[in-house]
Order: sequence, then structure tokens, then C-alpha cells
Amino acid sequence: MVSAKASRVDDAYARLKADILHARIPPGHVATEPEIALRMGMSRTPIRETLIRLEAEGLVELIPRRGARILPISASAMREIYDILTSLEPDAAARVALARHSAETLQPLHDATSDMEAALERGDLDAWAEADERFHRQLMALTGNRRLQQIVAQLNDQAHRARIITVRLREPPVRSTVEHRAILDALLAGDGPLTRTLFREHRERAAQELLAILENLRLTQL
Amino acid sequence: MVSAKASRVDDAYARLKADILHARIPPGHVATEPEIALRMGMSRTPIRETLIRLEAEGLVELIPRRGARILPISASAMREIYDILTSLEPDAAARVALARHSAETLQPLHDATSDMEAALERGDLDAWAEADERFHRQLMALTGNRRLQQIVAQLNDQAHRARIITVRLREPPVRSTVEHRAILDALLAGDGPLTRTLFREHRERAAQELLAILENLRLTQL
DNA sequence: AAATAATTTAATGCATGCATTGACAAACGC
DNA sequence: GCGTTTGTCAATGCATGCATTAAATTATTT
Repeated sequence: MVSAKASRVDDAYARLKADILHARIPPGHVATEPEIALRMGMSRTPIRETLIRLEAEGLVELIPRRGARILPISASAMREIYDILTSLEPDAAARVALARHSAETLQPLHDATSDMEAALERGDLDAWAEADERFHRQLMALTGNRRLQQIVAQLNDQAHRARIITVRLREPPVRSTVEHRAILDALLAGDGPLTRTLFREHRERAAQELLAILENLRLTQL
Repeated sequence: MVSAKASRVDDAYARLKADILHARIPPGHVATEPEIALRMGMSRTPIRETLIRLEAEGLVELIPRRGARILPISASAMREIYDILTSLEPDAAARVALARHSAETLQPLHDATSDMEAALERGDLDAWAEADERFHRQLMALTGNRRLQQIVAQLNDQAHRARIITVRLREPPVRSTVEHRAILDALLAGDGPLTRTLFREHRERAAQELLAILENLRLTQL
């Protein structure tokens, strides 16, 4: 056996988190510990620990005598998240560019970009979104900064549901895909400033589009 | 009574965190749950929950069968932290500048700066450090971005011990204090780009100095 | 009927018990 | 003497019990 034996907390954490991210539990939903424990077939203890972790990650809110509330998707939350990502990612990308990684090292980014292009042609938005997130994740991994990776991953998790919803309510992300290709080229060229600029514009546009949709839907809070 | 009744978890959390930040527990120290529970006069349960939270905050590492390890201070960790802060804070400061807050709103920053100057003249490094952290905290508060505030606060907590140590091992922070004044002026002038540039240089220099000292001391890991 | 009070219900916060399992040490074989 | 093996010990992971207390419900009063 390769993987370490999963503890119940590990299990509950993985399942609950997946349920939240895939919106299988509706945003805003409130559930009590005994309720979740029953559903997951374990006692309250591991559920409690799981909820504490999820709260620290910003996916759940623990309301004193009521239970755990799955955080809703709000435009204001998305604005906060995108403001932070717009600061972090372009800088990080610029550092990666300046590190002048080999083409092999950048291969995963290349793959992700190709996958985005292919998915877009097929009209497979789920695959597109997956490749998009993969690109961003791989790029952060190349910085070697663990804390940065964790923070960005956490923010992306928080924004995940909003992206799922909006990706189907907008024009096909042609532009976004093209931008990825341009960023990749800048990275390969080792052009830090260009990478930063492109990435920043990429994030700013994405934020604009997402927020426009959320606000149009009057999804101040979904 | 104004404050909510403190639960044991709240209490243990506050105490443990303070002990860690003030280095009353030496970095690298390992303690078991029963050990901490005994010292804090409560059962393992609230201690457990506290440790989970502290782990999520990056102050403690939970080692499977060994206990909780107070994370050591390493130069590499500080580099990670400062890289992130150097991305986040200057951008955030620029946004604050563009928001053109009134002088009253910026008063806390003014106070913090004055306090730094006064503390420096008195040679009171503790007071100086406190005012410095206050300046940065207040500035982030002005962005109104809760997530940003939380992330920056968390990173500052992680870096706190390193700052305490190094502040006494370097020349008096005259330069740093002057820079704060300049940043404040740029904020008052509503000059976003200038604020960003100044802040970035400020953080980069601070990072350089801190890392130089840590590495000189061969504190790869304290 | 609306507002208030009394009562019931149930979720949390915490303590405790116990099985499991890894860490450590002593005993053993080479 | 040093690497293995076995055995003991204790920390964790989890379940469970219970007091407390907020929320919900019902009863009561105006």
C-alpha cells in the first residue's frame, strides 16, 4: 500500500470539501455536527475536527449554536479573492520567468495550455476549466514557495464554485485561452516584466467578467 | 459583560499562540497533547482543536505520533513570507492611495509613524516594532479586504519571532522609519504608483536585512 | 390575535475511556 | 560492537456521555 491509511478525519475532510466545491451541498446550507456525522457514518469527533479545518480554509462558517454553514458565493467575496490573486500571481509568474526554467520543466504548462485549446474546440467547458486551474496550479508550483502555493490554492478553492457557475453563462473563453498561450511564451522567453503584465491583465479581465455575471444575476449572495 | 464568554479553546488558543509568538516556547520544541493539556489545566479535547487551528495558521506542525512541533524560524520560510508580502502589500497600499481617504481616516497611520519616530529616538526597539506592525496592520485594514487582512496578519505572525530577534542585531531602523513617513505622504497625496514603488522598496530592503542577519547567524533553522 | 412566559428539545463544549499503533528500549543474534 | 527483533509504553484517533444553554415550541396572558 502506497498511501498512508486514511483516518476518518482525512476521509470526512476530503468528502466534505469535494461536496462543497462541486456545490453538491448548496451554498448557504447549514448542517449540524450530528447530522453530518450520521451521513458520514462516524462520530462527531472527526467531523468536528474536519469542520475546524474547513473553517480555517474559508469554506465553512461555524455558527455557535446552529451548526456549520456552507459559505455562500458572494460578489464581494469574489472581489476580495481576485484582488489578492491579481497581486500574487503576476509577480510570482514574473519570478518564474526570470528563473529561466528549461522547456521540460515548463512542459506541464505547455500541456495545460494545449489541453485548454483542445477542450475549447470540443466545447468541453469542464475540461477547459480543469486545464485552466491546472495551468495556474503548476505555475505556482514552479515558484517553489510552499506558502504561496497554499494561499493561492485556498483562494482558488473558494472561487471554484463561482467559476463553475459562470463558465456556462458567458461566451466561450477564447480570449482567456489565447492569453494563456501568450503568458507561456513570455515565460519561455524569460521575460519577467512582460509575463507580469500579461498575467495581470489576464486576471483583471477574468475578474471583471466573473463579477459582471455575478452582479447581473443579482447574485449578491447565492 | 461585553466580551463573549471565552471557551477553553479560545483560552488555550490565545495562550498558546502568545507563547509561541513571544518565543516563550522555543522554536522547534515538541509537546504532546497530554503534556499541553496538563499545563493548561484542561482535557485533551480543547487542546486538540487549538492545535488544529494553529497548524492551519502555520505556527505549529502536527507530527503524527510525536506531538505538536513549534515551527522553527528558518531563513527559507522568511524568504517565502517576504516574497508574498512584497507582492501583496505594495499593491494593496496603492489601492488605498487611490481611494483617497481623508486625513482623519489615515490618522492611525500618522500616529503609528509618529510613534515609530518617537520610539526610535528613545531607542525603544520594542515600541518601535509594535508601531511598525501597527502601521502595516492599519494599512491593510483600510483596504477593506478581509481575506487580505487575514492572510497578511497570518504571515506577519509567522515572521514575528524572526523580527524580534533581528531587530536587536542590526543598526537602529532609521531608514525604515523614514520610509514609512514617505509612504504616508504618498498615501495622503493619493499617488498610487508612488505608494506602490515606495512600499515595495521598503519591503524588499526589510527582507534583505532580515535574511542577511539570519544567514549570518547561520540560523538556517533556529 | 399578538406578545410574553414557560417548557421542551437538541446542539455544542468538554471530559473521559479505550483500542490501535508507532516510538523507544531491552534483549538477542551476528 | 552493531544491526535485528521483540516487547513495553504511551500518544493518538475516535466514540461516547453529560452538563450547559440556545433555539424552538407550547402555553399563557393581555
